[in-house]
Amino acid sequence: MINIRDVAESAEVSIATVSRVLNGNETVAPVLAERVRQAASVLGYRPNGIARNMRRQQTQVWALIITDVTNPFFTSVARGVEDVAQENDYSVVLCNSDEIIEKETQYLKVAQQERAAGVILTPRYSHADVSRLTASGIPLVVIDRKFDTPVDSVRADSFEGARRATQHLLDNGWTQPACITGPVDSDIALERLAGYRAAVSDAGIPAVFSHVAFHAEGGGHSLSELLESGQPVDSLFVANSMLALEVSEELKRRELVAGKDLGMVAYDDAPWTRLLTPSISVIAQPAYEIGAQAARLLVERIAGLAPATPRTIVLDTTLIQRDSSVRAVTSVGNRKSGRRRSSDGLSERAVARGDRLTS
Amino acid sequence: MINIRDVAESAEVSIATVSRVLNGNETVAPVLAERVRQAASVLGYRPNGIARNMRRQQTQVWALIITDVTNPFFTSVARGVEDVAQENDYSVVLCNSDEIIEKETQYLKVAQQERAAGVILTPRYSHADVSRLTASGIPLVVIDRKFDTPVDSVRADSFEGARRATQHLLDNGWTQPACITGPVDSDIALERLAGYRAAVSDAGIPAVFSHVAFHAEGGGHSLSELLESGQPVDSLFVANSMLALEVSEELKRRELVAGKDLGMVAYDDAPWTRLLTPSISVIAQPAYEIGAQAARLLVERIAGLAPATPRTIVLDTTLIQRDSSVRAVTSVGNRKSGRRRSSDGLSERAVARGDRLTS
DNA sequence: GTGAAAGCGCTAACAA
DNA sequence: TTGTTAGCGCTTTCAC
Repeated sequence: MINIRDVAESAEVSIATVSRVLNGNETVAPVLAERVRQAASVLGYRPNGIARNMRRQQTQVWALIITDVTNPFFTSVARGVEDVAQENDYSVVLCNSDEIIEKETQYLKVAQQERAAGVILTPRYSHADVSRLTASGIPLVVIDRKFDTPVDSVRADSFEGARRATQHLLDNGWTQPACITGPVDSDIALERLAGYRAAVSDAGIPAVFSHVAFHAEGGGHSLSELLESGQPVDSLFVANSMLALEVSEELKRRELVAGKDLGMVAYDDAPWTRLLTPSISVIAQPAYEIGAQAARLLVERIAGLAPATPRTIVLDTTLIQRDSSVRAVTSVGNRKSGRRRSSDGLSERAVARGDRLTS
Repeated sequence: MINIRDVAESAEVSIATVSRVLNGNETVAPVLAERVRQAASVLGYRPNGIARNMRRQQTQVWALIITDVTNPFFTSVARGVEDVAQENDYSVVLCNSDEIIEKETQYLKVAQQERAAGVILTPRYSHADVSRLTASGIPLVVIDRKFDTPVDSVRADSFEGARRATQHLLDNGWTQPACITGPVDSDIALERLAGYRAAVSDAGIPAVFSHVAFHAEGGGHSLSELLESGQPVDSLFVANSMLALEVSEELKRRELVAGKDLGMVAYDDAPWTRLLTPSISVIAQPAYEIGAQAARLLVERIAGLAPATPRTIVLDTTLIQRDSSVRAVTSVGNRKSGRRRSSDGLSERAVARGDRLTS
């Protein structure tokens, strides 16, 4: 590999001059600068990033640690982060922790060892240990979830989103919403459950809910249990889109029609939710914006322009009313009636589809 | 930051000994080794990865460059890569090129500058320039697509997959399949189009097709054009799942039912395809396996165990027959008949749902 | 088995 | 404006 010394020799200048030219330092005579560029080009010189990092004890790379690459929410977040990073000459590397604490720890370790310029983290637990990072002076921004350690963070209001989703079901005449949420040791799952509880409690309705492991076909089983438990559930609030996918599959298997046999609102506006028949009403988080805001906080923090006190940005969610939450028939348990097929009725409501009722 | 020298002083040994202990070199007296570990632990020493990289002129990080994080095909690939990487003590960083050649070039440059241990690339063009990488001796594995430069590569057979999808439509009594595929300068879009053409040509049927830009609502417009062109199209082969999403949206907007008003087979088994009513028949690629195999090739190549001649692995695709490709009525253009609603008929076919007709 | 010392390629402080 | 030089923290010969 060609190094800076080779270029210096070839251009008959010192390595310092080469370094200056290549780093856009203006204080070099144009003649020399041109000679350096020539030499570099002829030799096919490529600056050694590792050496630069070594010298600066810093990289131009951010680690974005998310819990699930297959979740559209996080891929949108990633795009937001990437766009802002790019504007600021940072590269983003995506790390997939799979909600597994060991993987998260491992990525945190790598980020620290490789001296990432900054880290954006979706923590599995609110008490995650980030002392390695802070001890190394690596700026951190937490996204999506609450966090015990005081650091910059950006998230949407899960409690409020869940509360509104549940209220929306009640407003549409569903009498007993149940909640399917993530595992009991997940703070965000609990927060959404709490929002649900607040809404049903206000209405004087008992809370019916079920915790489900991330992945693992959990959503389907959970729904089955709810339905077979004999509890008078007539509608569902599903706390994330991955669960909603499984729940929808189970509904289809059971030939239950959302909006008719069962009301439904899901968290996160996954691309497929509008495609189903009937389409799924959702609570949309400003995913891209969460990523972009987090990235902006990180840029400021790295530049040392941020206030000492950590900033917390809580964004609003949006209820997107589609068909799954709107009662298609007046009386419940009436699905075997001779009524015309439900999709005929869809077009009337199609006008309202996609309406965003911002909070 | 604590460095190796601090540890050496504290343990009253040389830095060489510290390095040996921390790298698992056995030739150190147990007493000293213990003293070193103690000191390191007490001081909270964290090895500086950059310095090690500098010394070794190499990292333990792979760059996985894909064209779209939001495409489930690629996230599955990523999981395959990650799992194998982890087994071999490599970290994977995901880079999102968005099918934009400049971004791809940029990530390639970063990978080279930061001396990635290896690169796995989904190239936008088959003639992408990877000379920087090869000049630096960084191993490269190309996935998903054909590539001009001879390097290790893993992909599924797009031509054959597309041919089979189209043939499947014909076998099910559809008389004029059309093809909606990616942009005309995308090799993989052309390959799938070629597979489609082969099938219709064999059947003596004219080819009707449309090229669509990645993203940008292309699928919907494209379908509209096809339908409004007056051509006698009765079925669709859609060349990837992102387009299929848009096409499905347009179908819904037009209240057209796949499998009844229009036959449809899509490329890639995206999670939502089975959820739609009717569910979408697809050509499934072994995405996880493509990632895993590519990772294995990379491991071997890095270890110097690979043969000089590049290896190319072409995996088979699988046709998953669901409802969108199977004619729900005998006569076409009959959708306004008094026939019972189509979803009632679904349960009969549900038994066959998910059957995998392996090639 | 252990330590001294030579760099890896670059940036930046300091000298000229 | 340009060059000289001292490291950044680590691994790895090479002596001992």
